[in-house]
Amino acid sequence: MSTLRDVAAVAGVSIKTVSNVVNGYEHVRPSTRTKVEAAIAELGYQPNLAARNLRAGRTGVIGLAVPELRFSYFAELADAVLAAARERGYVVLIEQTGGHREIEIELLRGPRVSMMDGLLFSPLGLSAVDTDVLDVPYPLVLLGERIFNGPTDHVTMDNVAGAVQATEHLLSLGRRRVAVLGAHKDEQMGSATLRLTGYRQALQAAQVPFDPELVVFHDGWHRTDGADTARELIARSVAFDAIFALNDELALGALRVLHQAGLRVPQDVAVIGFDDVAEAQFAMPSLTTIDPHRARIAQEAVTALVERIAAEPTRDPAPRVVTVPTTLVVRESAPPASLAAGSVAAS
Amino acid sequence: MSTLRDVAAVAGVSIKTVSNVVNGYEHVRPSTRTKVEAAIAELGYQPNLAARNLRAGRTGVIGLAVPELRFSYFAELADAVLAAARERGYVVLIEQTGGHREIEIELLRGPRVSMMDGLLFSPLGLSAVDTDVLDVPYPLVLLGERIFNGPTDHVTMDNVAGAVQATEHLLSLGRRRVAVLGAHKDEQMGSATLRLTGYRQALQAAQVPFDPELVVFHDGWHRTDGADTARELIARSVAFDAIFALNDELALGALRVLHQAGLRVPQDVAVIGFDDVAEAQFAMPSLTTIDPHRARIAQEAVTALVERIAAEPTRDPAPRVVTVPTTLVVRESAPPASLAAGSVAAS
DNA sequence: CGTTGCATTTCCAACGTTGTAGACGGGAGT
DNA sequence: ACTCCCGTCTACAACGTTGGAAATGCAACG
Repeated sequence: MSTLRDVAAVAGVSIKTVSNVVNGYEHVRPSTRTKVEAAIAELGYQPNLAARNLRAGRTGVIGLAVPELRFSYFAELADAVLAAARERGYVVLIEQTGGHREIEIELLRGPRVSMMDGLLFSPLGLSAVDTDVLDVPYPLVLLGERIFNGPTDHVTMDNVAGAVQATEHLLSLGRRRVAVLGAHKDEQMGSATLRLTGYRQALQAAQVPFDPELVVFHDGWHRTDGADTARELIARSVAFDAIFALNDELALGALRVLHQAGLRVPQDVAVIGFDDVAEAQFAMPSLTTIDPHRARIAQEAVTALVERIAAEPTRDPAPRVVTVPTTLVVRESAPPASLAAGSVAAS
Repeated sequence: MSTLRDVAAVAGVSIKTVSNVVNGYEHVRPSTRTKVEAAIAELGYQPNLAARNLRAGRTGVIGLAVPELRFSYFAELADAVLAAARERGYVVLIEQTGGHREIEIELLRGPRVSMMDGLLFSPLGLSAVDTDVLDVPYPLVLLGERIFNGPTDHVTMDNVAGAVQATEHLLSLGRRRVAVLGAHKDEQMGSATLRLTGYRQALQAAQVPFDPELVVFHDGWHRTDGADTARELIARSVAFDAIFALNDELALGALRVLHQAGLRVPQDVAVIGFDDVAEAQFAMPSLTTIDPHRARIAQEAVTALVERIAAEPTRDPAPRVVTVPTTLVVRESAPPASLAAGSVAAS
């Protein structure tokens, strides 16, 4: 790897002049510029970013910490973050925490962050007792549920409103026995609790009684958990004509079990999920769900982080809290009210 | 952010002594070490990695370039690479190329790589004419199909053997009219062509005639393409009793169309995919497929890259080409021979 | 008591870059 | 002719770190 020094020697000018050419400084005589550019081409010179970073005190790298990339939700989020960051000239260093509290803390505290200008962090293992861990000396933007009330920037989806939309849609189909899969016990402010809150709000608004028997608690939120919770629901032999799965993976797992149990979707049971992962669209039947607009979340988060990075000297601008609205996406598993009526009548 | 200088001032020692403590140098008097550690704790000192990197000439960062993270295959690969890299003390900078040739070239050539000790690169837009682009002055390991015969390290799955396994399995179920979805025209050495080769080899070995009418060519490899190709196959009104989709997404898309067309899987049509993405297991029916062992591919690739980074001074050890074997994963869409017979008889 | 050897610590330079200040030279203004 | 200005270029220092050489202090040795 050649350096500015090498280029300078070949071009017969000073190191600084080469640097000036590389950085587009305007007061360089055209003939000199040409000479330097020739030397750069000849040597295939590439600026050394480590040196530049050291000099400039910034790295052009932002970190993204997520639990696990292999879960569609985070993969799609990472995709969107990468794209948004690229637009602003940043590259992204991705870390997986596995959702483990110790790893999350180690990451927030560790020296790796000194390689980044800021961090987008999607916490999972941390809980309310850890709010002091989030008081870090570098720009930090949290993604996901607002578990913490500290002075940290935060971008999240509107879980409650989304759950209201989902529940209202099921009610609009005439369903009155709406089961919930994947509620969490003893959770403070996670998405599960927020979504359950939205569910109850919608029931109340429609004056449909809340039946605890219809709520299946379960910690995991993956497809197997969807299958497990659906089986449990069926085993309870309580009447239900709709399922609100608190995320799409649960819904997809449930679809499978319903099918095996001989229950038709949506005729016997309407199913709605939450997240609008790519597979939802291709499930059989395709899954009605809530789109949290991941791309916008990523955009907002990167924007907030970049502004925070730029504003750093001033310290303490008020924490920015962004809530991105959700949208109902109607597909086959809980079709539009008009169609559903038709289907039910036809069956 | 405090520096070694600050810590040294507080502890009343020289900068280098602090450095020695930080780096675990053994000849430091215990009392001194304690003093320094106290100062470090007091100031919350974190080494500046940019400076360390400049000094050391290495960054502890490896790059991973993939087409798009939101495709499960790459998300799962990235997950595995991150894990393998972490074990070896590396962090991973992920770049998305979108599969575009210009972006891939820009990445290989650009200054961003000077931030990395090496690059894992999964090319998609590049073709055989670009082999000179791969002659880069830093450690590079290619992932995916071995399109290039250059002197570049390469880790790939055994596409041909996998396709043979898939086809043999379908033949073992007694199917003789095995359609192929997603073949590529005019491709040199991509996975599509290799897998089609395996298919033909297996047919030949079993003395089943090859019928071009059963091969559906199509460039895209996503679910919609699976649906499109399945529709085309049905429209051809050529007899078929099994489908070998050249990847899982195609297979999943096809499942949907088969279902809509009233064809039962596996009774009327046995379906097999390739890749064993997470969803395969949860499809309805669950998808028989070929597991390429992504985790092992990631392991091998990171290992090769790390060794290449370490070996750099010597230059030119022979290119390492690793082919990870594939495994047949039997599920419902093309069940074990014994069961299939049962199902068919029962139907 | 001078020497040697070793543990411990310090000093200096360098990694490659860029900001700042200043040197140099020629044309315009007085 | 002298100054001043401006365009162009260069010298130097610094970002924070670590390798290597050199300095220091101490104890054991002959």
